[in-house]
Parts: sequence; structure tokens; C-alpha cells
Amino acid sequence: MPRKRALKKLPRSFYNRDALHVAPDLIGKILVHRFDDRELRARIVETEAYVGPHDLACHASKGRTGRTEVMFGRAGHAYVYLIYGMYKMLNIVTADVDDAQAVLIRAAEPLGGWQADLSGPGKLCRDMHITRGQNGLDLTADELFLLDNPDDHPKITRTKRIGIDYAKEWTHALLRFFDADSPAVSKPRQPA
DNA sequence: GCGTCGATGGCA
DNA sequence: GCCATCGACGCG
Repeated sequence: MPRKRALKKLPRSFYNRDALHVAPDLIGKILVHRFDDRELRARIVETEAYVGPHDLACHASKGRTGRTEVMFGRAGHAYVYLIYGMYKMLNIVTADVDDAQAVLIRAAEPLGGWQADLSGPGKLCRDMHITRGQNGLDLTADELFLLDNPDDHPKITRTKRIGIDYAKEWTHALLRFFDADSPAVSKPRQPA
């Protein structure tokens, strides 16, 4: 057996690429949230790519506003927003400054003996204590960050994105990615 | 197991 | 007036 090695934080260069490539590469990576002398870890199993202002499902398609400002900023920062008045969504800003792309973290598996149902973007934020106060956080710092997981090689399935039926021709783009073997993926699992 | 519905608040 | 959601309900 190979000796256990300390996992490394994902560097800025990992995030500074197209969301189309970052989204599948995030499957199997480890999300870490440190707060109040606690540390919660989870293995990411489901993501969605929002590929820029031309993508009608991407919030950046509405232009640069107070809400979408961080998406137009540097890669490797958190974009957290409120939806339906009660759920937070955690996204990761990718690509170059002014190229507004992001990856939505949709589901994960709790790690380290901690029990939680993280099978959906709202549940993930609720149970990992992610709030709008974390909007704009630098993910290469020490509060909220991701670790590489080089020995993890998930089998990845692609489907259309969830809950964006208003997005016309972008509705059917295969921009949702998940670990085909994980029980923590949200529904539906079928490539509808 | 399914489909449908309502909660709830920030934003444009 | 819209949501990148979730959980409760009714069905049969």
C-alpha cells in the first residue's frame, strides 16, 4: 500500500480554466469548511458548469449586477447566492477576469465520521453551514477551500442541468457532471 | 412511486 | 414577478 500523503489545496491555476473543464475535474475533490473551531469535509460528487454570458442559464447572462459581480472577478473565489428565499447555492468562479463562468456544487459525501445528507445544492449549503457571508471568499485561503484527491478516479456521467427550463437552447446542453457510482447524487440520475 | 404545490426573500 | 430547491401531500 502506498503511504498516505497530505492532500494539497487546489491552486489558482486549477480554477483559471473554462467551467466546462473545471466542473468534471471537481468530481472527487474534497470541500473543506472551517468555522467556529470546527472543520467539515465532503467529497464532491455532482457539479454543473455555467459557461458564460452567452449561456442563458448563467446568471452572468443578465449582465454585471450586484449579485453577479464576483462571477466577473478572479477565478478561485466563492459565488454564494440565495434562491427561492431560503436556499443558498455554492458556486466556484472559474476562467479569466471578466470572463464570467462558474461551477455549481450540487452534491457531496460527508467525510471524517460526520453524518449528513448533502445530495442537493440547498442541502449541501445548509448542512455545511455555508451562508451568503461567504460570497466572494478566496478558495485558496483557509476558511473555505478544496483539496486535490489524486488517488480518486470517479466514473463520470453527463446530463443536462437541473431547474433551468427557461434557458431555451441551453436547456439541453450536457453540462451536469456526477460520479456514476455515488449514492449521494441528487435526482434525476438518468440522462433524460 | 410518482406529480403537484407552496414556502420565502433578494433582486431587477 | 421571477427564480441553478426542498419537503409535504395526495394519489390508489
